[in-house]
Amino acid sequence: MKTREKIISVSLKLFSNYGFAATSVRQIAAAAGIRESSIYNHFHSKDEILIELIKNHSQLNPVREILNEELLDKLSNPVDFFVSFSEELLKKWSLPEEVQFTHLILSEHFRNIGELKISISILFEETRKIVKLILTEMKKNKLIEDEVELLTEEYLTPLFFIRLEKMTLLPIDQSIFDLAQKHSRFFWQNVKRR
Amino acid sequence: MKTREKIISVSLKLFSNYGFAATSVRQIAAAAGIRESSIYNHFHSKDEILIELIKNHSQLNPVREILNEELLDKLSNPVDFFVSFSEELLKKWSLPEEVQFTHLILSEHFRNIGELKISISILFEETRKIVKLILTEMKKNKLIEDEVELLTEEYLTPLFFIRLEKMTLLPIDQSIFDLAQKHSRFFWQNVKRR
DNA sequence: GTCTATACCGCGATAGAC
DNA sequence: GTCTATCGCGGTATAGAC
Repeated sequence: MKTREKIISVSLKLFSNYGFAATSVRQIAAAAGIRESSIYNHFHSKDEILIELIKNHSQLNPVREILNEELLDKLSNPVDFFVSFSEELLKKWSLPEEVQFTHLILSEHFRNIGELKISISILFEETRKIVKLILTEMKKNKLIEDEVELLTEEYLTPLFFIRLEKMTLLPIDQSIFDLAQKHSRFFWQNVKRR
Repeated sequence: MKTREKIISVSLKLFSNYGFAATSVRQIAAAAGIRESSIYNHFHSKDEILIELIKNHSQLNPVREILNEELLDKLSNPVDFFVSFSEELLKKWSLPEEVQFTHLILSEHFRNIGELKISISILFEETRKIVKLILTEMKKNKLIEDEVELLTEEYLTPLFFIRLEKMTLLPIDQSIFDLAQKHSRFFWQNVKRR
């Protein structure tokens, strides 16, 4: 791993554990196996490490990747689709780097670092767009009849809340996946055209 | 206001703005209108200010106070009740000190300060208990039939998420109350015994 | 691009007079 | 219970050799 990537990687871990302000450049350097001053060959400041870290993360591993063919095939059976989609979301969110990233964004939410405004919405924007797309399609096909905006929130917010409240503490338990499944079934039961 | 209360009050504001670690005892002293060293006549350390602040807040202004008679009278018409209850919750959460407290808990969530473990759940435990009580009663009276645990989460998590995502930035907009009302109607529409 | 050495500052906390 | 004065540490960041 290149030094720059190494710095970003250990910084994510440290920021997530201790918070951005409470993490020192010295700690980062030690964890990256270099001297403090060498950090400044890669970043102009501690702030810049955070900014680059967040920019990087938002581009790598996009949520849409979990929408593979296998999952899209299930769209003909919506309850199956929502159950599986929820599970894939939770699986993605349970990856260590995702847990760390969630932790970091929460702890710095609505703080302004240079030009960057950190907000919880960073964690969920893309997922919202995807679900809105899917529900819009379902509405066109008369599978559902309520407002797409409302349904998107009704489906996603319980999952989002699981991410924020229950998935920021490892290890992640099977019961969390059970919760998500129950919610998904309840959701479809209520919104399908009767 | 006594000095001790003043310190707690300005600390909440500062911690919520800059984060606990990034707020200095000097800033607190300046905002409280005293010298740094005088802080230590009231608290043994900066950590202790945070601990006392959180302990205090959890005891003052309990959620159950919003369950006044007027609201309880509406229980005979559940959709009215849930709409009003949601509105009262949001009103409470929109008070400046509540917004600041939310901000603080989020930014320090799952950090351990001395013996105190900070968690998002602090923000929601009491509300969950109250709603569970109400739904249990409704189930006894055959107004609903689904599992109380599931319904509690289905009703509350969208509201909780509004608090975390939308109410940590002032000013708070009428559209947020509209969202909550839509959700409350949708919820009751789906859970009432058919 | 890494190192050693160091500048300079603000931090939390304490001592002791009033 | 407030103040002035001060301590010692650890913080970010830079200079300049290799």
